[in-house]
Amino acid sequence: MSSQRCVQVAVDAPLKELLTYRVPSDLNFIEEGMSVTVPLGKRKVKGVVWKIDVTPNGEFKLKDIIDSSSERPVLSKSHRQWLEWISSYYLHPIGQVAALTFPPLKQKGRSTANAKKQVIPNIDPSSPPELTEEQKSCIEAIQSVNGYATHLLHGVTGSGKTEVYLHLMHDVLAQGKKALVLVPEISLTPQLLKRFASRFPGQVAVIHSHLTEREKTDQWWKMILGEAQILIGARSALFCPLEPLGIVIMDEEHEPSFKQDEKLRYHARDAAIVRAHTSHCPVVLGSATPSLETWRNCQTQKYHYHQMVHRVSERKMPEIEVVDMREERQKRRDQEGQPLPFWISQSLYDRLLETFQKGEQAALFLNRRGLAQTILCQSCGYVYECPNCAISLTLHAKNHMVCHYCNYTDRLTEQCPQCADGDIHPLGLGTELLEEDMARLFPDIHICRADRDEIQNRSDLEEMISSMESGKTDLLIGTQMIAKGLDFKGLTLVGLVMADVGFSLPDFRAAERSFQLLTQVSGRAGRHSEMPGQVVIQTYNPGHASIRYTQDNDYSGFAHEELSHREELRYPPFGKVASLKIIGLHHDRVVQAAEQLAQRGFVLQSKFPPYKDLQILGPTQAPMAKLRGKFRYLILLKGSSHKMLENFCQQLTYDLKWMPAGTKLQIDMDPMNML
DNA sequence: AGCACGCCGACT
DNA sequence: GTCGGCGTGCTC
Repeated sequence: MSSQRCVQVAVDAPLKELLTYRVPSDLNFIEEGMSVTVPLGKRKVKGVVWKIDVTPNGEFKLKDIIDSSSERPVLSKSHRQWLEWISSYYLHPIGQVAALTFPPLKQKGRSTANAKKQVIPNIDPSSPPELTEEQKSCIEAIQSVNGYATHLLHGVTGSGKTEVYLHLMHDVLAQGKKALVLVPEISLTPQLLKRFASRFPGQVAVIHSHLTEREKTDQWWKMILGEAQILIGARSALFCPLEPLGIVIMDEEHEPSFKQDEKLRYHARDAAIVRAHTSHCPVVLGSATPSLETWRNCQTQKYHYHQMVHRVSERKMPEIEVVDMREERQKRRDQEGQPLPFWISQSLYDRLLETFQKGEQAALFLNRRGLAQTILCQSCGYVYECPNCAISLTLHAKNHMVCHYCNYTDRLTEQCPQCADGDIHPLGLGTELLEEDMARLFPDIHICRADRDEIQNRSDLEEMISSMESGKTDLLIGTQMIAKGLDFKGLTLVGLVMADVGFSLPDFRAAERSFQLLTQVSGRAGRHSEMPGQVVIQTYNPGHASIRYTQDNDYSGFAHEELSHREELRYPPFGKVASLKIIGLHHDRVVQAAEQLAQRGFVLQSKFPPYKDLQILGPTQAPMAKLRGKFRYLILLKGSSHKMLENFCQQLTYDLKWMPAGTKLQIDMDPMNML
């Protein structure tokens, strides 16, 4: 018996290391990057050959590879390098990272071509419009760099960033290469697809989470087989092994939704940059409000910076009025018999009235759903809380209480369950309340509410969009959902009902998020009219940086001020952060696990000099101390470099057998969401 | 992730 | 007595 060839395989299972298998003699060709089926325990799993011709260490009795999955394309060296980077950077098993490269189903047999529902809209080809000078010079500057480079395209809302992307892609396709366009899931609307499909007819594929598995698989193959050259998608499209890749474009680069918050906790922006690097191609990040990480990387010349300060066709930036709701409340106390609801200022009301009289459209933005945030008994102070989460229940539709984190629901009782008195009062406001009040104030207008309760799927969203486009809807009331991407001709007034929501979240990015949201929402107004759009920002904190700089349309002023705070505390982009979350059903075991973990961290730090300037903060209760019935504790690591945090976490979590039963550890590198 | 093994409650 | 709940541990 001659000794057989052995290879290491990245198996689709949560294993920290590669597994070694023997190559059976009937498998006459094997190479790195090839997909195989291997036995694992009692079952068969898929995997990717990572390293060929290895010498086994004799510790295991090796099994044979079952067969090679010839229908799966071989992964190139550069794609594997990129997968390895993700696996080590985010501390996620390599086999599970590699598995994301492939579509959920098998390639379809040629025969069953069906045209019942088009994923890509059929549309007449269109030709490019005349470019502005700004657009031309940005395109030229981006194209003047060969090979890998990261570019930031910083353009105010309505400056025509998409047109720049389209031109860059055109030239990439002309070179016989492929293009990858990443957008936030929420802005992947039919409008956007139409725009790309009309410029590049028959060359566009799309991947996002609302497609069926079959549709995703078909779109994936369309790209692999070269039937399409442009892939548009949400963050997961990044894993499609396009070759040769000529450009990566990421629109709305600052969007927090590019960070995945479960399983593999990766940031699609950072992964896209590394992907471009390993593929030797440019990556273009677009935003009106860049993330401070990206902004900082431009200041230090790591990224190339390109700015567009004018809206196309000389459309004016909106006029922004800030209303101090504290003064407003004071005024109301003085004048008796105020007919307006407490949440709306006289000024916003007047402007709404004016807008509707002119037959134009308005939008009200409030980042809260429901009728009221808390339900309080005024006799005893009892607050209705979710039994699974440390959070108060939100009131919906008169007597329906919902937990916004786990969807627990309950009926509001007539009497307080604690003191049996009936003095129960809803506090706060949400989109549902706005809708009720507005319907009363303006009985003749058509109102459309856009939040997670009203818009549950793609067709709801499309219905909302078409009712705005046709002019049927006069007033749009919505949450986050209406903040981005939407672009309506008749929309001239935007009201931000309570801009303060989010200011005081326990997260070092709270101010940045607020500024981005306020600026993005404001940018919805007057994108198509000759007259500048009107924006009314209502707030109890008119002095807050996010409000001041939004009003002055001063991104760099905001960035400068916020960066100085970050630098002081060594938060990103000046330092790196990792969060270690300990989760479990039993409170005392979770606390014990968290304390022991921190203790082990301190020991590790004292033993290895490179960890000297690492900070181990906590453990503390997570901001959501209990979620879906599980207790959560948090340890925050702050360090000067990513590599140091990565090494530290790797050592710290190499052995977790000591963890108390029923407790789990979650690691999040560069967390975007501290909750 | 699956799949087996193992240890307690509640049913014939 | 046994069926089956899911907590725990392992996979080349």
